[in-house]
Amino acid sequence: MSSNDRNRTKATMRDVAREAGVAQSTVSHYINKTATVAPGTKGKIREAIRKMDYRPNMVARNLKTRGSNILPLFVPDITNPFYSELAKGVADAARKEGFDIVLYDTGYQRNREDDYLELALRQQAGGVVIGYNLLNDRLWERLEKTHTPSILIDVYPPNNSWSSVVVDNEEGIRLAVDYLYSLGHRDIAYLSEPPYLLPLIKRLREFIRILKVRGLEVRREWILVEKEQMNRVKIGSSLGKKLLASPLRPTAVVTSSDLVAIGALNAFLSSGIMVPSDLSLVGFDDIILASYVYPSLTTIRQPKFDMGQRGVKILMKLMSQVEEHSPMVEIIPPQLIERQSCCARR
Amino acid sequence: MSSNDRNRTKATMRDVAREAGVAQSTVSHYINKTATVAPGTKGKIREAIRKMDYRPNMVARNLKTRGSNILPLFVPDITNPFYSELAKGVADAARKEGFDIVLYDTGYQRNREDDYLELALRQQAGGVVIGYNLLNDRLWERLEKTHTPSILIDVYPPNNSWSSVVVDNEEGIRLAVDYLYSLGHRDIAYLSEPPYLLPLIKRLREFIRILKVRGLEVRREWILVEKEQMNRVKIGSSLGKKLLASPLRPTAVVTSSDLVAIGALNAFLSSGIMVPSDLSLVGFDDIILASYVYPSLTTIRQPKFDMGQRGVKILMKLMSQVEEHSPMVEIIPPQLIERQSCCARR
DNA sequence: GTGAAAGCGCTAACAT
DNA sequence: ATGTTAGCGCTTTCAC
Repeated sequence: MSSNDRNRTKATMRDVAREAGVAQSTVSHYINKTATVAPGTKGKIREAIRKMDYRPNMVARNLKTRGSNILPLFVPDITNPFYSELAKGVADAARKEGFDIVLYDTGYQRNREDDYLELALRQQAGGVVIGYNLLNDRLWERLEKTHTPSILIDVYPPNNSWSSVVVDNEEGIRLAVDYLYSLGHRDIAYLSEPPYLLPLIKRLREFIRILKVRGLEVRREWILVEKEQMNRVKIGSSLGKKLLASPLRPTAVVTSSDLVAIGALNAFLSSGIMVPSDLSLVGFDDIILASYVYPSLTTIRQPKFDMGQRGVKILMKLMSQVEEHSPMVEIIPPQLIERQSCCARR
Repeated sequence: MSSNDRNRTKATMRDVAREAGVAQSTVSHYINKTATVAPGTKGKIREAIRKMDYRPNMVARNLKTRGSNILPLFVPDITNPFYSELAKGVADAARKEGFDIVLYDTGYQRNREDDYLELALRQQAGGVVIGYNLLNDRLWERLEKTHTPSILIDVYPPNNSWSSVVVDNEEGIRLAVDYLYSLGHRDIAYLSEPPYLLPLIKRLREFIRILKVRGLEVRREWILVEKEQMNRVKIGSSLGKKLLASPLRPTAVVTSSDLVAIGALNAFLSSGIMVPSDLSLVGFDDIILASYVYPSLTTIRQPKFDMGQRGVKILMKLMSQVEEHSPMVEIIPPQLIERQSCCARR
């Protein structure tokens, strides 16, 4: 033991076998429960492992089994609470399946997406979790070409050969509008960050559609869509100010995300507009911040943690199938979370 | 190529060598630039790699080199903005050094800390980044016993054999108090989450000390310290209410963290106390939320992203040294970020 | 129930 | 400048 300490080399399975006086393969069988080992032998091996502070080498195991217990997770920005909550769900579920998650934070940069996918593949990842719509379309091809099972979360699949988990975005918007309608609101505005991704596009479209269905007027000056990519909170505050500047003022506002709602909230409060008494406000996502701001935000919850978990569960199925799998798409129902940013129309 | 496609086996270096008509080791040399390769040979190899869509197998490389290009990062809760920003800095710097980061989110649970360290060691991690003060003290021993170079971030080292990066917490509190003092405030309260970790203890102590130094009165009823571990925002809001209930009211409040400040802000606003006109408020950390709430929060910035980067830089040094290293402790200066939650005493 | 032996894909001496 | 060779630590037949 002291000699083992001194030369500072990690004990290998061979060392354990020698110490226990058995064959290496027997130790392997014992560890992996891949054959029955006699009780006495078990004891000797257990003791040897303890004595030598042995620890299996996953790298060697992975090489031998031509796999990897590493699961790459692609997110555009881990500091965005939406993605950190998603990451938590993914990590949690992955862990239960024996996978460690490697974080690839691309910062919404195409070249990074490219590089990181390359790294993930080199790590011999048997599958990948993609938490947003990659900007680089060519990567879909690369994933297909390399036969890498993938699960898309919060992404509408580029074609029908992909598996994904998405919230029912249209339903979410309906929940928001109908809630405001039930509070007596008839003049409802919509503030949106740049709708360059399908979820955002669907929310916007559905907002317009449902307004018509409910017999409400659709005013162009109440549907404010930012063109420029910038910080979502800034977008919200800029759009909020713009809305206040219009001659007619709505009594309620729906936003494309909580961050936009928070920005708008700032704009309203700093202009002396009280929320909810002067203006009701609904967010989308239910990030943690939504319950932290004052007044706390009524919003449409996307169950991010669950979505992460479900995604991993699906991915595990895809990875275990030897045959080419049929893709699975899971649509998750959103949920209205009532807090303090809405009240009945006066 | 089509046969390669069909049997769906990844090309290995051997395949590339065969295709290019050279020895495997030459391909290895070419890839790792570990020997000069003739231009013509280079071309053949490059072409073979392209043709076969070859990609180095990091698992095999890691086994051979008895290392790992994986760097474990321990955080207690990735959804806490402090840690997600830190993680971003760590990931960013690690990437530049060729490391992928594996996220170990322990959820402040001792047994998970234990399990995850075990996993990290099995992955053959050559070093670890620890982003908070582990609850399980025995893990320090385990890290030492296994000779695993480690960098502690936002942690005061358990003894002088550890390397760490911490912000100067005392200086931070001084910055806050002196700023308020300069605005004319003399009645200053302090709200703290449970100070079970050194950074929190130091902030609390320094607050009391500096108040005395500045000749200000230290009132017990203005120094509110939560005992119970719960959500930081809840703590802030509960402490905020308690503060308002006391007969004497301060004109300014310093908090142990931004999350506590945000909770307090909620409590104040919902009690009709205006910030900053009735009460000035200073946070600690400068998490993104600080600039998102209304009014935006004046706070003491800990440069989390930088701290992550610096930590990795130090760790790389530790890992490259063959000799036992002398630990490096880096004290980072905090910074006062002026926003809207403070104003001059009336 | 246990052991011997053959590699997984790669790096790194060492030769040529 | 390139090739030969010997493992890295493990899993997995296949014997016995």
